[in-house]
Amino acid sequence: MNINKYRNLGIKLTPQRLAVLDYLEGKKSHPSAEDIYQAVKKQFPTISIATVYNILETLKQNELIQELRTGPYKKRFDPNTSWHHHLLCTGCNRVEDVAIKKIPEIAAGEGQGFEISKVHVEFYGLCQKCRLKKNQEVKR
Amino acid sequence: MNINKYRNLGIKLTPQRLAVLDYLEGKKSHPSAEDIYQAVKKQFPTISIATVYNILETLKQNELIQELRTGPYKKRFDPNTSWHHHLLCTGCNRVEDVAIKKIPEIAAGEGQGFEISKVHVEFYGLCQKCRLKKNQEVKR
DNA sequence: TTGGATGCAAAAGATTTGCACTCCC
DNA sequence: GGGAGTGCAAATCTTTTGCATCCAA
Repeated sequence: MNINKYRNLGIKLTPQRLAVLDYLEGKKSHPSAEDIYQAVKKQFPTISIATVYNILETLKQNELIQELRTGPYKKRFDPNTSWHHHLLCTGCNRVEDVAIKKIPEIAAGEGQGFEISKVHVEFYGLCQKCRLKKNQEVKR
Repeated sequence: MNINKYRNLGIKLTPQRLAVLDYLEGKKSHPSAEDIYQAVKKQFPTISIATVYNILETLKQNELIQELRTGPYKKRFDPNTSWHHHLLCTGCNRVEDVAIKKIPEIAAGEGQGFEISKVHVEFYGLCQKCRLKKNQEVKR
C-alpha cells in the first residue's frame, strides 16, 4: 500500500479509508459492501459496516469507484471507474467486465429530453461454469 | 378487464392475479411491488404484499412481465416483455423505455465463455424536468 | 376434492440514521 | 481546535418465509 498515491484525492485519509482503497485496488470481482467489510475487518476488527458504507459513498462521490446496481439484491462496487460494461451470469451472479464493439446510441426521436451522461450495457447469460453444470443436470 | 384474454396463460386465474395483470396492462411507469400493492389494495383491501410478490414472481416465470434491477433499491416490473432498453433519471429515478439504433456486441475475444441470452442497455442521465430544476438551483 | 394460492405475521438481508466519541488536517 | 470520520445500536425498507386457511380447476 502506498499512502502517497492517495494523497491528492481530495478526501481526508483515515486508516479505514486506506484499508478500503487498498482492498479495492485492482479488484475485478465487484465486491459487495459486506465483502469489503469482512475483508477490512481482518485489519480493523472494530470497523463497522456503517463506516464501510460511508466510505464507499465518499469514494463514489469522488469518482474513485463505481457503484453497480445489477445482479440480485445488493450494491456492488467497482474500482474501475473507466468506461466499461458487464457480463452477468444468471446462474451464479458472477459479474465480469467486458468491452463492447460500439457504444450504443438512442434511436432517432427517442431521447425524450434526457441529457445522457453515462451508458451501461449488461449482457445477461450463463458463464462457462454454470453452463457445464446445467448440461450435467440435464444429462443426469 | 377481459378475463378471456388471460385464459390461456398457463396460470391459475385468481381475482388477485387478474387485478395485478389488469393494473400492469400497458403500464409504462415501471412500478415497484409497493406501487402495485397500493393500487390493487383499492380493489382488494385484504390483499397482502406477500401475495403481490408471489404473483409478480409467477408472472415473471411465465414471461408475462419483466423484472428490472435498475435504479435505486427496489425491483421494478415491466409488462413490456419485448426487447427494449431504458433511460434512467439520476435525479428522480424515473425509468423510461427507449429504443436503440443497434444492439451492442461484445468485442472480439471478450466473451469469456459466456452464453449471452439477453442484452440490456441503460442510459443514465437527467430527464427534462430534473434538468430544469437543476438549472434553477444554480441560478438561484 | 385437492394442490396451489392467499393472508398474516414474523424473519431476514441490506442499507441508513442518530449520536456520542475520536482523530486527521 | 474544529469539523469531518468512526463505531455502535436501533431503525428502516424491501423482500422472503412459514403456516393455516381458502378456493379455482
